[in-house]
Amino acid sequence: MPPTPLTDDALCDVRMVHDDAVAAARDARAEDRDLAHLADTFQMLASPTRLRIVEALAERDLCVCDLSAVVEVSESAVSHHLRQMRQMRIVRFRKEGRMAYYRLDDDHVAQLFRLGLDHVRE
Amino acid sequence: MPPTPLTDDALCDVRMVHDDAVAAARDARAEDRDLAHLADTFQMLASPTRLRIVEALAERDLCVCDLSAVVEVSESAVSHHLRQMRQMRIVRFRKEGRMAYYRLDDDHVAQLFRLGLDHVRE
DNA sequence: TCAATATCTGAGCAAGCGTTCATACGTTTA
DNA sequence: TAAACGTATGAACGCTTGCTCAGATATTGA
Repeated sequence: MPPTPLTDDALCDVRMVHDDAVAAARDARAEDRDLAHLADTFQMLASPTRLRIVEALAERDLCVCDLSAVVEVSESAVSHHLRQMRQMRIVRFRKEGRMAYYRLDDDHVAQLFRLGLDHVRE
Repeated sequence: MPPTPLTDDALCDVRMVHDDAVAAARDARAEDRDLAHLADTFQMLASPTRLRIVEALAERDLCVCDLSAVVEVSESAVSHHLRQMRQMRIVRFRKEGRMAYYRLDDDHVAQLFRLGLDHVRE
């Protein structure tokens, strides 16, 4: 069945019963671009490797080779992840000579990590 | 370059400098299975469609056909999503006759959604 | 019992993801 | 200036994901 249009007369009998519920849910919607951005943000947290990176950076700033050692993934893979995480504002970095020191972008990220961990640990 | 083993003598000079940082980060690690579970949980939130479902269920319980109307996706697709979200404890449901009413599994889920939205809105 | 209804499920496909490999870039040191 | 070093990047590979389609299951009412 194709997606049902959001017009009242296209709704089935049962949907008629819940018509006010559907209308209310529709009105409170976040912007499409915010939701897409949010999905991309959660996507950055949807990988054990990247979560290890977040976990490590929640404690202290680390350079790429330190992160590679901590999460036990190649420096290339870490660098690819860090670029994505930079683009999604999960992390930011400062250059010092040939080193790049990474940190979490803001406190929301650590909060999401801890809150998520609380959830899975029940 | 392959992943560097976590032995001190395999660390480069720079890593030697940050040796304590690497050791501290390693000690505070979450369990592998918790982190894998957490990654899967965030994966469930890494889709605009599923976020729309979460957003709608944060307001009130809804049946599958209502959800299909709210998020504007086929009932089949919604049902597939809901099964995954059930397995990852994002949502739960009750059966009433041939209807299935879904709700968020616990308050953590709504908190993650709101916190994430705060983050992307800056 | 039969048709309609609400939901669920398996197969399949296009698109996206995570990693490796090879290589390039910019900085420091010899 | 040349080599070594830390990091960044593009291509390519196998694997996963999100959707559709077709059909199954289970409940309701005529």
